[in-house]
Amino acid sequence: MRSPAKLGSSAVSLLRAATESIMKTSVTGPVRVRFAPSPTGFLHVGGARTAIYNELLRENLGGSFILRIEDTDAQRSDAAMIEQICSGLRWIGVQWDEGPFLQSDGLERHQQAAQQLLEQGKAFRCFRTSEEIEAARSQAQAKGETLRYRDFFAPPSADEEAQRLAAKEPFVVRFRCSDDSLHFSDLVRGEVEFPAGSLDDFVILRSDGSPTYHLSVVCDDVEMRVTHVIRGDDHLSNTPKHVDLFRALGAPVPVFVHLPLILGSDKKRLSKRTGATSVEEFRDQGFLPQALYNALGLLGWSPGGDREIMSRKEMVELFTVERINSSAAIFDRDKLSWLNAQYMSSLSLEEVAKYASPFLAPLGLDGLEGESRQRLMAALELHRSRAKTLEELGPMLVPYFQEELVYVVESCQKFLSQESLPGHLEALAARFAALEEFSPEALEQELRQLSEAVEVKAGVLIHPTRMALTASKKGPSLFELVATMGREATGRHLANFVGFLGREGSS
RNA sequence: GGCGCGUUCGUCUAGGGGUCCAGGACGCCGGCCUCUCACGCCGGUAACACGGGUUCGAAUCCCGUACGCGCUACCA
Repeated sequence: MRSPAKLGSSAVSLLRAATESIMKTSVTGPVRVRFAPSPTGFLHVGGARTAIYNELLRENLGGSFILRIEDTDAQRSDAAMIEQICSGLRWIGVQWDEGPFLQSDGLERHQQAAQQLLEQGKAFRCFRTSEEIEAARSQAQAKGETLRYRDFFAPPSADEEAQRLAAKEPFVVRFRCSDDSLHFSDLVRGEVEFPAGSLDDFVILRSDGSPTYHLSVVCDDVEMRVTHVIRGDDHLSNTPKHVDLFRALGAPVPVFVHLPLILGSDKKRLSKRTGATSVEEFRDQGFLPQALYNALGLLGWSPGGDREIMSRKEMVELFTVERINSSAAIFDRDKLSWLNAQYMSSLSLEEVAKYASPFLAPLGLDGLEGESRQRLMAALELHRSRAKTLEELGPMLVPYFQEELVYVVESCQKFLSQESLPGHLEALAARFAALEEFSPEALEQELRQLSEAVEVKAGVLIHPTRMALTASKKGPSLFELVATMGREATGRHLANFVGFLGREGSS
């Protein structure tokens, strides 16, 4: 057992026996969890995964999932950015119960908390400038020492404080941190302990009176009665500060779940340099939300079996925080592509069509009705297993509706060198046109009969016909293709292609 | 520098002292299917970071080292 902490080995095996058949967790609900992104203008995939684990825990144990926007830095936030995060979450399928709340709305409450700490002597006013502290710090560092504020600067005396206050000197409020060792339980890391003296008196109120992040998160987590703090690994080192604050505020300390970071292919923190970083980008590149959810959910968490394709519902059933990995993971786009292809093939046709629609619109394939609509759906069915993304799917459907295709001479060399081919294709077109039933079976029979009559292999007719209809060497089974294309377009494309062969062949 | 966290195939992972000369998936390579492509199916490639312990036995437990990442702000 990775956590909680170290148990005796007999206790471990007992626990294992109990959890073997059914995935159990030591965590009991109902829980109150929260996802607290900063409004950066997009939903980062790392954030999306954090949100997913938040929701999995809530779904699994019951309780509430609170969405809170960490907009302490006023510059960074506006309504559009907040909406962006919400729509990103909605798209990927994460549902929250409360919010979105804005952290900035708690400003007064945060300031009150600082005031309370001040009155209780758990915080003090610091009149030193950051330059002054910085200078002392670099001086100490030059001597190879680490400077802690609290070892170098004494808080001002009551007299001095009153004097400076009267003189309206600017000050920050610093939290008087504990000098004991601080430990907390983290469901991913186990018991984490920070030795005595590893904290310093940190700022909780800036000189302009605004609360810093540390104060705000703790106040809000207290206010919202958060039981489990699920967040990125990068906050692990900040956690002792938070624990100290929770205690000072007289509030229960929540359980922590620190998620390992998602890395780019360069093993660095996922950034723009290595490709897409936001869920919106993946959406725009033609990935299905189900696939992204699946990929993200299984990045850093595994139910233990061989499962690779799992729906949100299945994850909810099997999810336990204890099985979240503790090491950082590189996001693998190839695997996402594979997953996406799996979902494109297995989802209902209607659903794929729904998600494909934004990619079809620019190609003029939207708003089709009646027979055209039916043709589009049939074509979609024929091509869905051939595309890895919705973006790739669009161009494959165009030939079914385009008036005239553009053939590339280089790809048609083989056909151009066959003198008798145009005649054969005309014969084939005539046979197709005369067909009563435009079905794959009938079409195939017709083509094979012709190939026998003119004494060529079926492939000699099949390949140029595919080229004629799609301007491509690749594609679905020819007879399915022709049947879906329909009598009219088939005849038109075939005639055009014969014309093309005539023009290019003679020149 | 200090403190914290991490390290199993290229990538995601299974693994919890013997059943592991390490299993699955993606990728890659080869084959089958076949009118092409894709899907699917079959096969192959490839890893316990290093060094010490503990133990009859270590991927698994302990200690170091290396490397990576995070924090060390009046950013979040």
